[in-house]
Amino acid sequence: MNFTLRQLQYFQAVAEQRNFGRAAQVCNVSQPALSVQIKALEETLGGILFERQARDILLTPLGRDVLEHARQVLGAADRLDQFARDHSGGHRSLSIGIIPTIAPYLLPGVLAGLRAGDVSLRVRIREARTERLLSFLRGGEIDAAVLALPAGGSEFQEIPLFKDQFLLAGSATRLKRLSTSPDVLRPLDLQSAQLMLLEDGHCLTDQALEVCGQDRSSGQINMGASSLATLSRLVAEGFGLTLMPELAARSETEAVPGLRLLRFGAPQPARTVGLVRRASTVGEDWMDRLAQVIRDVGEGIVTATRT
Amino acid sequence: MNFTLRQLQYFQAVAEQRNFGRAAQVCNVSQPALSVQIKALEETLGGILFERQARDILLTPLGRDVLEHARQVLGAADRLDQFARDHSGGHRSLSIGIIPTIAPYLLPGVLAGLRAGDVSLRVRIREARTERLLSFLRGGEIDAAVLALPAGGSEFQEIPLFKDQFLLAGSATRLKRLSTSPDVLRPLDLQSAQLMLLEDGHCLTDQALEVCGQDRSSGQINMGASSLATLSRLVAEGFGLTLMPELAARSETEAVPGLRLLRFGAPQPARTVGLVRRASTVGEDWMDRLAQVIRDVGEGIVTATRT
DNA sequence: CTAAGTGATAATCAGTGGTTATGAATTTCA
DNA sequence: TGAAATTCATAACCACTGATTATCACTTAG
Repeated sequence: MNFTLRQLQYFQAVAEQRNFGRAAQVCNVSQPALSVQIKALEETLGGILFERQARDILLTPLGRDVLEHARQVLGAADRLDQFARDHSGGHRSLSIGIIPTIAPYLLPGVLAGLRAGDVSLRVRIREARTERLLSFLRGGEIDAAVLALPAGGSEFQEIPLFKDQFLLAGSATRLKRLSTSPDVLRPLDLQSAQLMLLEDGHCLTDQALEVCGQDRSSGQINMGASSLATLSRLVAEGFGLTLMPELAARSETEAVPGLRLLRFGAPQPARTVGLVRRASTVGEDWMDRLAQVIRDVGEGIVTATRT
Repeated sequence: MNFTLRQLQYFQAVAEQRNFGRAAQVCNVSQPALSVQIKALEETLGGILFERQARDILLTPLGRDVLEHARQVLGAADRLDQFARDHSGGHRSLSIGIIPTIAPYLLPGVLAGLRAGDVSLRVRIREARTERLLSFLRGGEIDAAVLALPAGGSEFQEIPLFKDQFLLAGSATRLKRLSTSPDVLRPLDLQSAQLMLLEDGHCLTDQALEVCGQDRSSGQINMGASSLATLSRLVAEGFGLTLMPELAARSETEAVPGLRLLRFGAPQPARTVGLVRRASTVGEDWMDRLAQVIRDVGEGIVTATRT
């Protein structure tokens, strides 16, 4: 590949102007410079491209075919040029990972917020559990991840966004049978309770076990549900209890008749939702804008559950 | 447009290798040269394209988008490169003009000859009368024209290909009524004969008038037919006589029952079929090859009518 | 802690692509 | 017919670009 974009531009200009002098003007160079480049291109491509007459320049058959190809190259280069010009203001196509216990509840608001306030960020979403997301982030397949902190790993940097408290979820009957009143319900009161949890690998499962002081080998634990939506329906039917993050509370209670929620007494168990990025990611100003949108939307949702 | 194809090649290599050193090796340049060009490209396009880690290089969101565009440009440039390589052996896409009294009879043989002996010439045909063809040739829309000489015009160069003698065509009855025997039939014997001719603008019309010593204002002339095929059918039905070139003889007598042909006595009236090109067209070796194919086919056809 | 890996920077120089001036050929016009 | 105009090609010269080697700064691995 021994031709240059400049040579192709000159070639196209001569083909259009049918005159070396005028083509040189259009290209803002001197006629001899253009003449030399056209000749070099003819040597590179192995044939005469123009039939030179005293007052006219005609394309040879070879020249005609080359012009067609040159147009493809220059067209594509123009589109790259135009893209760079359009995107000098920070327009980006992002790839963001998000865990399943956050995605369904947070994304509608976040995408709407991005669309309403600023169209320069286009987001492609990748939904997976934490370990997988961190692997994608490490390998560059995603640019940042929304998950429950801590992520672990010195190569990452965490941006805490908002607190997402856990509520106890179950059927009205099941919740009535608890001995403690709502004001003083404590997670450790559930040590012998029957818990329905997400399958292993979801952080929410580990968090629930820790908060309730239970162990994965306990006979009271059922870990097999694949989503919070499934969990909601099971506990609403009386199949045990589960921990429900505030983020999901309104959405699930509206979708599942019979699902009831109780707040724990202070200090309330919670997870911190954060944005995780590679420590080596610098100079990407979209990161702060995205973090702010997610924080606003997330805090809006959890605040609404507290009123 | 201030980036170069080289820069895009380097960029693509780094994106694929994820390492400046290995990318430089792939591109056969030193690592610092490549590093400087990537940095220049980042400045030209207005953003960071790669996230540099100690042991890995990741594309930024902007880098990902640019890579997509760069691939389009490089792909198109590769195709031009490949085209040049494929066509260094003289492959050409020609644009050839040919008059209507030659095209139907000569073209099948010529195209078959081109296909059989050499696939490097691709021919696009433009059929029109002589004046129009010369105008196309002058303006560069066609590369050469096949017509009856002389073409006229000092800007053109003529290559005579073969002689195409005229035969007298008519119905058996009409031809029997001529007083002279076949051996001594002369064109001027037709001065008072009723002639059917092509509409004005076809060289064959002027040639017939001249050969027969007639004038376009003569009451014996009917000029309205639009093709030799039409003429054949009219004279076969007894509507006058016409001059039929050898090139068309076999084809028309096979297609039109009742059509009879007579040869003139020596010196036989004829037209010279030639290839006309611009005098400024030089260094196009396909011209001789094409001329040879046409000559072989044309002479083959007229020779067959003489046996 | 040392050695290895890796991209960035600096100094230098060959090569590229531009300019002005001029030559050669053709065409136009008086 | 000759002079002037037009037009592409060539030559001499020079600024700029893109390459090299050497080195630096930083991180990571052993």
